Amino acid sequence: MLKLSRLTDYAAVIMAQIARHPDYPHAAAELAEAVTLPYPTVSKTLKMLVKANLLVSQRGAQGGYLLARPASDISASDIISAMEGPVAMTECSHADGDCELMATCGVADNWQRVSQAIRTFLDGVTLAHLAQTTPIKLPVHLPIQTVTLAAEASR
Amino acid sequence: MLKLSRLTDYAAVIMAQIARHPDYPHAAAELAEAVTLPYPTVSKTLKMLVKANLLVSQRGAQGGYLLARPASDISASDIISAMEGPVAMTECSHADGDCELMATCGVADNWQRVSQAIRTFLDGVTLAHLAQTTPIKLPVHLPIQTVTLAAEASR
DNA sequence: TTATACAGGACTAAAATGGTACTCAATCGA
DNA sequence: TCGATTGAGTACCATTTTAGTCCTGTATAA
Repeated sequence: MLKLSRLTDYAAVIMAQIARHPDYPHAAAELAEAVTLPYPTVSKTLKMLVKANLLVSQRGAQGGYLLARPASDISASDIISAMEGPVAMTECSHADGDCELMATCGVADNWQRVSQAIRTFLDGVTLAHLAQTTPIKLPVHLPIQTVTLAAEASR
Repeated sequence: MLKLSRLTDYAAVIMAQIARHPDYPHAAAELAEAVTLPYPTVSKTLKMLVKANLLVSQRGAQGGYLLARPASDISASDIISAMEGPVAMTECSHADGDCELMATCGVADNWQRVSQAIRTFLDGVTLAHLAQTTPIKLPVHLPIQTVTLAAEASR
């Protein structure tokens, strides 16, 4: 299903929430209430996002979390990577892939191109896009994304 | 990581193997040897692919598995769906999504567009593409795929 | 009729995931 | 300077998912 983990989902929702009010720090408790998720889970998610340098935190009273950079500079890939590690479809599509089937596999190379195309696409989707509230379902204009596998092959 | 399950990987390898020799039935044992995977696992995978109507089987001596249709008519989506269910990134991106956060979520709609774009892309990648052996890493010409999220919004 | 080969399902083991709790450290403000 | 607030870090457990195996039944060809 190419499914995102639940925590990744949470992360996106939380990041979007912060992105809509970017000018003051958001405490974990406040965010938990805003997105109606249990506090410990939200807290854990936030910590992971800080470790991935997508958020910065401020301790102490009136502290909380802020975006580390503008929402338009944070991609869907960034968020997914923060929660699940690098975006990769197959074992062998990342660096240290020591897949024993390489010899008999025969699809590794092509899967990697597919994976790369999706990664490129997700790089182009930003938090700013995701955070857009669409109370009426207007066409959300995300940038037109052209992925050509042939081009990838020339790297 | 948007990772495919291991069985999906196997499925792709096996399907590609059959696609390269489409004119006679392949027994599970034969395929297991060809891809150097344990027989029971290969067998299980094959059964799932039959149930998804991507392969047809022939029982009895000289029996085995054949593609249910030409490799160019079998997409990456088909294979992934066969092994993992529908291609969907989030809980709410498929029909019966009864996500309780819909109200406070605010990203559901946009995630669904992203998910749809990837699905469309994967629909365009066929088994024929995947099965191409590239002993030397020539540019594999997969079709140029243009996914525009704005277009998806107009459904 | 017999050997071959798939069908279907049950079952177990292992791993990933999700969720929680607890202790420590930093910061603000009275 | 002290105490309340709020995040950091880590360890832990429960649950679910996934992978892998095995056994019994059934169709088919020679």
